[in-house]
Amino acid sequence: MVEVKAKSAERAVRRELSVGEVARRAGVAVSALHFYEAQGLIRSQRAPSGHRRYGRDVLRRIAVIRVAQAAGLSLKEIEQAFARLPEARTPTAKDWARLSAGWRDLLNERIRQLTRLRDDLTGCIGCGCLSLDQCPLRNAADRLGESGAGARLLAE
Amino acid sequence: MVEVKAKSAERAVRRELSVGEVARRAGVAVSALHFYEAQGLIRSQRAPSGHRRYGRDVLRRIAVIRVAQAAGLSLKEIEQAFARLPEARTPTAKDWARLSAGWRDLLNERIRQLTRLRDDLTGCIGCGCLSLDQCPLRNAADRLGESGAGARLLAE
DNA sequence: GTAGAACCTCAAGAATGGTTGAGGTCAAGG
DNA sequence: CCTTGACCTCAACCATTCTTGAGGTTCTAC
Repeated sequence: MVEVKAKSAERAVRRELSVGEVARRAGVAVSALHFYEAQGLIRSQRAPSGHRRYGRDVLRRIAVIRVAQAAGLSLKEIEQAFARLPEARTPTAKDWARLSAGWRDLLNERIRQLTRLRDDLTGCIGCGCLSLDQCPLRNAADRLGESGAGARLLAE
Repeated sequence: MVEVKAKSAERAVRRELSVGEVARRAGVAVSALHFYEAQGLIRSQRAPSGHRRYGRDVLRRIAVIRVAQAAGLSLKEIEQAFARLPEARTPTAKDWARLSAGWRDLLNERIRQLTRLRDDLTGCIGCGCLSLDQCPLRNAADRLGESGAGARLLAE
């Protein structure tokens, strides 16, 4: 019992987190964390028991993953971006900022495309041209379609 | 031969289209047309041979599908929207306009969300707050995340 | 020391949006 | 006729992003 409490205290001091703790704090399922790890998006140390132990920075990493997903990036793309973060040290705010800046540009581009689509859609309401080659809407849709398959909207 | 040409002419007069023609004109694969039909998004008549024959309005329908997909809707959602089109007659420009209007609103909402995400992202560059509870960016991501799973961005 | 929660691995399943392939029929031209 | 391309069906497969379940271990608290 004393032993057990000591271990618990040790973890608290080191600020290491278990999967469950990370899941609760980050608002994702444990299975998702397993999955992210398998995909190389996050890493963990192991306790002697085999249980995962996470450093605090994993929370930021997950927050970034969620933001990037919301921006429409695939996990693969996010991983590629992460691959350019420094391996040796915990990424600094500046490191994250570089990522953010790139994604902001991407977001801008997609907002631009969607805005255009909306404007074309508004312009076309009731015009009856939807199936014609010269309809700006059809072309807008095609332009958006070029950049990715399926429901992915902001990818690439 | 005379018979055959007559059939061809008949189709031309009636302006019926084969899958291949529709695929070329609409810019989608034949397999996609089969798939859309299986999902109830488009319908076809059959020639005596069993080959599909499409009316001209299928082109508009497909154009609308592509636009809606670009706007982030799933095929299921598009089908539900289509289900409110009149069964009996070929949809009029006004019918399509009603669909478009609804989607425009949706598009507006998503543009708003993405813009907010971008602004938060811009505001957060270098701020170092990404993993903290009060970070607007994390919350923005969560708000976006609520409305749909996976890479789907504009769904619902 | 024992229950119950939390953890582990690995495999399978689910939803979305199609594509690919096998095996066979139909159409159009020479 | 006969070839070639277009078409048919049906099943299997692909990628993505996870979740669920089976079967078993470890942790924590009482």
